[in-house]
Amino acid sequence: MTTEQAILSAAEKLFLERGYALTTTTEIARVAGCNQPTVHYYFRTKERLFEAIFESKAALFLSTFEAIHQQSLPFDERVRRYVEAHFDLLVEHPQMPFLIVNELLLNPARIDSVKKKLAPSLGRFVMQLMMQLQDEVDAGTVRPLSIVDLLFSIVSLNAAVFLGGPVLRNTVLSDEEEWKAFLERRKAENVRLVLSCLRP
Amino acid sequence: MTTEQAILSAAEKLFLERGYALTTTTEIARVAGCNQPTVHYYFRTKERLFEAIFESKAALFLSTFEAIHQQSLPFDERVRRYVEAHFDLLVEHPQMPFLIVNELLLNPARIDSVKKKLAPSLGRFVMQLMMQLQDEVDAGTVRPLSIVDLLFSIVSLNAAVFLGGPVLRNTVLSDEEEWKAFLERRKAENVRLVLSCLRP
DNA sequence: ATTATCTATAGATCTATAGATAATGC
DNA sequence: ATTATCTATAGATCTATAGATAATGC
Repeated sequence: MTTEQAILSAAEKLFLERGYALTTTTEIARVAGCNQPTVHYYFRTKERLFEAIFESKAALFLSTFEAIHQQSLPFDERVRRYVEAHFDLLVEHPQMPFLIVNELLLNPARIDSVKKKLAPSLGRFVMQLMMQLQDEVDAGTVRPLSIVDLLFSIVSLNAAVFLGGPVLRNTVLSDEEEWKAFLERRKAENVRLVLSCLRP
Repeated sequence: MTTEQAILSAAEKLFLERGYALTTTTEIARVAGCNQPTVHYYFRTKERLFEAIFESKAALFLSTFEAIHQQSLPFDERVRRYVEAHFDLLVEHPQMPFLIVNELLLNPARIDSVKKKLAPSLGRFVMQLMMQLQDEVDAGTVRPLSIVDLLFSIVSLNAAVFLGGPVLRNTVLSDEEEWKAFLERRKAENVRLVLSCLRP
């Protein structure tokens, strides 16, 4: 592993654990096994290092949704796949909701550049889903519901599992087994909730 | 307003906006209109000042739930009132979910003392609800569901509105009007979702 | 020669305290 | 006398850069 890669993975770990502001380049260097100026040699500023990591994460999420977008699927099935894919992504990257909430609330400007890059792809996904939703509403198979409300329900139900997860693991869920069981249950539950809220 | 009160309210505003670590006693002093050592004169450490604020917020939430706890209500109605009361509290204190998530993830030990103080009251509420839930499940009027899952759904659906709120206000919701309408809709929607997930 | 890594450090924070001075209550 | 507020500052950070030295590629 090159020093640059070591810095990237150290930074990813720490930014996800503690957010941008509380992560220091000194600590990144320590975890990466180099000294602090070396971090700046490769990425010049802490800000640029953060953006490099945030963008690569965003791209990963996007590519998963892209695969669903390109399939021809009935509305319910498409929604179910998005919910499950989003949930599965969060299982693999459980600290992302924390990082996103944190940065959006503390310094929205920092991720503006990423938002601009995501906009075209996300726009296409949303547009496709919105048109399919409209068809269902017109046919009377889905109750009138805005695309914003639908997407908000999906994202917030899934994200909440991972924002609240650490709390539960420290209190009511005693071990890793129970946590896994809880995840399984919540995934099914979230799909159920989202689909059931579509019924007229 | 005394200097002590000015410091408390400045600290409350800033801690809620930026969390513990990113709030400085220098800034608290500036907002309170005193100088920085005066903050330490009244509260000795930043940590104690934070605890004073966090505990008063917790007590406020608790007293609202206490009122519901003491009423004699059918299960569905009790659930509905808890959901609505929790939502209304968050409308008044929209930054609390952010603060709680932040502190629980970044420094769970800091709010341990508060957790210990809340435990007895919260325990009684949960116990009451759990027994009532069990009766309903036994009677076949509610599908088998653990109290943990039920409470998690309530808290996460409501909290998500205020964690995601700032994002929406910066993107799809163009003005204060739309935000108010969104809040109204989500409140009804969350009650609907929670109650509908109880049905067998 | 170029690229990578090191030491040293400037300049800007931050919390907390010491100790002087001002305001208040008896 | 006691309480409140001020100035000054110790000691511990942090990011970023300058500039020396080591490692690498031609």
